Amino acid sequence: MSHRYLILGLLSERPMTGYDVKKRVKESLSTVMNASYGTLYPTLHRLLEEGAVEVRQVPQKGRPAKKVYNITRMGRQELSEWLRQPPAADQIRREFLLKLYLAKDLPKQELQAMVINRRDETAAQLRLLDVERDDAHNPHQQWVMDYALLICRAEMDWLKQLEAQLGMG
Amino acid sequence: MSHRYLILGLLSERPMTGYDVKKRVKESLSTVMNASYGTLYPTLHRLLEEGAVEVRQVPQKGRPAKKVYNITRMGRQELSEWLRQPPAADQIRREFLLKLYLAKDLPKQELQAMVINRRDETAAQLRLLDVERDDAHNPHQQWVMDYALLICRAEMDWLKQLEAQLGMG
DNA sequence: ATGGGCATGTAAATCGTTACATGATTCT
DNA sequence: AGAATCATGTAACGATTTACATGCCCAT
Repeated sequence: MSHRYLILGLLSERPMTGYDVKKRVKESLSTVMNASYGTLYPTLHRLLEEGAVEVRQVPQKGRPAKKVYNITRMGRQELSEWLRQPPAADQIRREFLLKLYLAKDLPKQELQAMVINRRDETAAQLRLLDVERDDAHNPHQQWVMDYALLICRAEMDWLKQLEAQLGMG
Repeated sequence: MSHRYLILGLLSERPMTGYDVKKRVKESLSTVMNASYGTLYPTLHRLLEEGAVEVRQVPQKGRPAKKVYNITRMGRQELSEWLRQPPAADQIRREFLLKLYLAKDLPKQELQAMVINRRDETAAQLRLLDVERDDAHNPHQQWVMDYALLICRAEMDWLKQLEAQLGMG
């Protein structure tokens, strides 16, 4: 359900295409949530039907026109009401952690491999975040970036501890 | 899909009822994933049909018999194969963070209220984790507990910074 | 010419929650 | 007496992913 408000919220900053929304979420909001076209486009269509957004066809040289969506007054109203509701509890599914928890019969070697892969992925994400940190212009974006960085660093520390306990070094 | 392996994994430690699985997830695995009866029971039925688990009716005084599930050799095999696969990416939906990100037109007072609520919730969770830490007996449980604690503490620090920036003292 | 980015969509299938239904027991 | 815990389940609905389908532009 919150994809609806994600879209509304991003459109309240500036008009965008569905493609733009996707890119934005992937680049700056991957710590917060994720969104696929299969959800995004139908949700945009629905918002349009209901009058929460409006659309403008923008011609392009060589390419077919793109659909730039903009939030309406009604949309802003709905967004604002949602923002005042208490947020739903975070939903998480950490499969790596689940496997670690359940992996009591897995050979130590494979456990170590899992941890190494995770460390590499976390390191990569950390590098990404360091680059993106500069893109954050308003304090809200900054806060979310800070959060993402903190979580990533905490996980890195934890992974190092884990490696020590697994006799890797 | 990983509910299937969650169940298999917990049953590989000891036989349990569906109710036990639910409790266990809620108490020790809430940082990892969550599970509702509406998912758990049908998944158990399916695992039974497919021969990955077996069931035994255990009579009780005064209450109707309970169904204690146990993993089969086939189930162990399937679990082990899954554990060796690379884990799927973490899935997250942090609605609080999403609201914070989108709340640029929200009055400062309401923002502050959001942050205070979050801080209270995080503090409560931290207390819970401190209590539960003693229950962890094998290193795998310990690792997951450590992870949960680290993340919680990191969020607490971040919240304090946030409060400072919002002029709350 | 090959791959990546721009751009929009749909359909099927699955995944998962919520709410409902039931009922005994034990703790406060 | 009333609330919490033990215990099992289903049905309806809603949410989401995956895979497919299409096609042009630009850089290497």
